[in-house]
Amino acid sequence: MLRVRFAPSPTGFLHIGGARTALFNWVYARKNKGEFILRIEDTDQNRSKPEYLTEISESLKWLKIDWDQIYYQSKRFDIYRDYAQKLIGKGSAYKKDEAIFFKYNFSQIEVNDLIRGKVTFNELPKDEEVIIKKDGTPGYNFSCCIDDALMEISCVIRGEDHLSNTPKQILIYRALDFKIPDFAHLPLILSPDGGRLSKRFGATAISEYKKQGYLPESLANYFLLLGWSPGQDREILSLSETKELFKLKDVNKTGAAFSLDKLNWMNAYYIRNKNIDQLTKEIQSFLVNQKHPFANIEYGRLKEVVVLFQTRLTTLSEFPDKANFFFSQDVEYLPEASSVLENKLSQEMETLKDKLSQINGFRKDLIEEKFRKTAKDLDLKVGILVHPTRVALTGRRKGPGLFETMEVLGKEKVLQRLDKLIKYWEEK
RNA sequence: GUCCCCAUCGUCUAGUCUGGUCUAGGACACGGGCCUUUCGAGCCUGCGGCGCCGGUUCAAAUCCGGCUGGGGACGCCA
Repeated sequence: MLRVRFAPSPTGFLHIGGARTALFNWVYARKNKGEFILRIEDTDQNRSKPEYLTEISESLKWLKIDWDQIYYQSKRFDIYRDYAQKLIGKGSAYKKDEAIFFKYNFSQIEVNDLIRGKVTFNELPKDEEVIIKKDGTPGYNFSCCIDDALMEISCVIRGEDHLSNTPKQILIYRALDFKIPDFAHLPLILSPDGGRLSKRFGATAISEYKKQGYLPESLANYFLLLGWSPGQDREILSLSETKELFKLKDVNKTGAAFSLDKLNWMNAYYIRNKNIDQLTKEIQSFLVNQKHPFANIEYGRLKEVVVLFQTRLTTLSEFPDKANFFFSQDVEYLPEASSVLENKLSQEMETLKDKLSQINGFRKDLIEEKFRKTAKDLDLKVGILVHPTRVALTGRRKGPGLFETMEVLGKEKVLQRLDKLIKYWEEK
């Protein structure tokens, strides 16, 4: 059976590189009806922290990545020591200064990589390596081999940064007569400028993207596209579509620069194509997670407002800032509105207020009809009246359609806010 | 320094294996236009690329070599 694994170390948050590696492994397993194993590489007792472990598994779940089995290396130290002893018995390893060293018996090694083809190593940077440290814990290359072999991992899919570890690991497999798995080394993610991933940028936790209002499906979709393409100019792919289309051979060899522009576009795309109820729930739980005061807005009310902003959001976090005037008692005129405020139209606004107050059933079509008629009677182009009205109601010069905004705001607030602008002009 | 990987628009990529159908296709970003009460969305449209040199061939983005450039690895971290 096909088995793959994702092996994070709980010494930090799950960041974009790790998430993408997990995603590729998971998709490959699901596509081929195989098993996806989560292996926690918590051998460093000092740096491993339970809160990181929690964060990593929460982030994976958020991205809809599930696992069939989970292992902890910290519970397997005896196993590693046993195999190290075996190597000593075979003369491939020896003990020195309380630690156990493996002797690399090197000759040219070929790695048959499923993504990059045959890779030949002519030299190793060292001829021995610590496999059991003096504190009794295993070294990375060793525990990795033992576990991949014992867990019967059939294909090791990991970042290209591990490519140069591969010949060393092959030597360990050979020394123990283990079956050597297939290898597939993913291209690395590069900084937006095309250079190396900076600690600042690359270290951004997945949970941070969630906090910023990115959708898990757009993040997953974007990550998969960083180094993989199904062809046919397909870009928007659900996890289940990806599960069908994915082939390891279609993975690129070239490092891919992370583009926030494209991620933003994709997130906005997912937002505006989401079913309105799903989007409203998504925003509601986002507000709850953020402990935002708008979190307890009644669902139906929230939905009315979300409808107006669905095509205007890049991330969920923009919603409370852009829509706050719907939920607040009063409006605040933003600096961007100042130029509109300079043109006093007190008389006209008074008339408009009066006309709007006569509407029974404050619906957008009735509002629009009355509004246009009023403008005509006043001998004004509609736009002349629209702009100050929008400022009066929203405090801004940009936003959703004015008539829909009025309907959702409600007659009472509309009249009250028009009145406020008239008074504001009078005082000036 | 040693070893390894990679190289198509600014970015992500299709095409490269099986050379001609590629005056290189799509997406993001950017420019112009349409729509329109603003913004956004949508629609139309433009800009822009096979890193360089040489070889093989009737023919090269596609095959070969070199160069240059970028990335990675060389911890009792993982």
